[in-house]
Amino acid sequence: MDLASLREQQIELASQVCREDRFDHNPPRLIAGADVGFEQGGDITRAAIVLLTYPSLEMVEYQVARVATTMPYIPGFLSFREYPALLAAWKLLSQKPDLLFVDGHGISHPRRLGVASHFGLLVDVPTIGVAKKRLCGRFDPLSEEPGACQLLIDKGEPLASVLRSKRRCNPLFVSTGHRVSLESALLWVNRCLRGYRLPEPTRMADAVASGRPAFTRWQAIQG
DNA sequence: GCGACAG
DNA sequence: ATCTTGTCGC
Repeated sequence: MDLASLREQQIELASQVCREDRFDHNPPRLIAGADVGFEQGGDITRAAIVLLTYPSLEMVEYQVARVATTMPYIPGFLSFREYPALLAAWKLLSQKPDLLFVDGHGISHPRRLGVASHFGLLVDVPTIGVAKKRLCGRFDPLSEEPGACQLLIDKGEPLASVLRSKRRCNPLFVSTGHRVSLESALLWVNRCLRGYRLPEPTRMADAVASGRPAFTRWQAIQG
């Protein structure tokens, strides 16, 4: 599939993204985090989705799916590379979350369809994009204190909050994925912060996907 | 033409 | 993203 047609597809899908709050349960009872990684030099795409209760933020389930990689990484087209593995992990979940944090941008994308929006649309669930780097748009410098926040603006449109989630750390880019307003996206990320740069759902998904200490400790406790 | 460029 | 040692600061 050529980029020109994928581009057309993005524009069509972007028009279907909902930028307002449409939760099945507000506040959410179950919040999920999703992260994608790669194995064997990129031949295998590995997606991890974790389920945490809210507000205690305890992990109650995790699923990992491995699928053959079908596309290279091309800035602006990340979702086509990652969504097949995400969908596979999604299907393994014994229950679906009320809200999902996706690693990557939502509408803060050149055509307003980052992976968080694309995947949210596919499974029709409220999603928030949590990215570690800017893709498009501009923002004013942030002050040093945690909680500092600026709007990311692209072509006159506010698309994300640039949030300093932790002191001496680079900011996060928090955007609407699907069925969540920009204001609520920031609100929910802030409510899921527990002293680390990443909100807990994202942090745990990352830990599961990469076998990090946060996940190893959880496994030891569970038995 | 040049720089920028999620994961 | 992934690979991977040392180093700095809290």
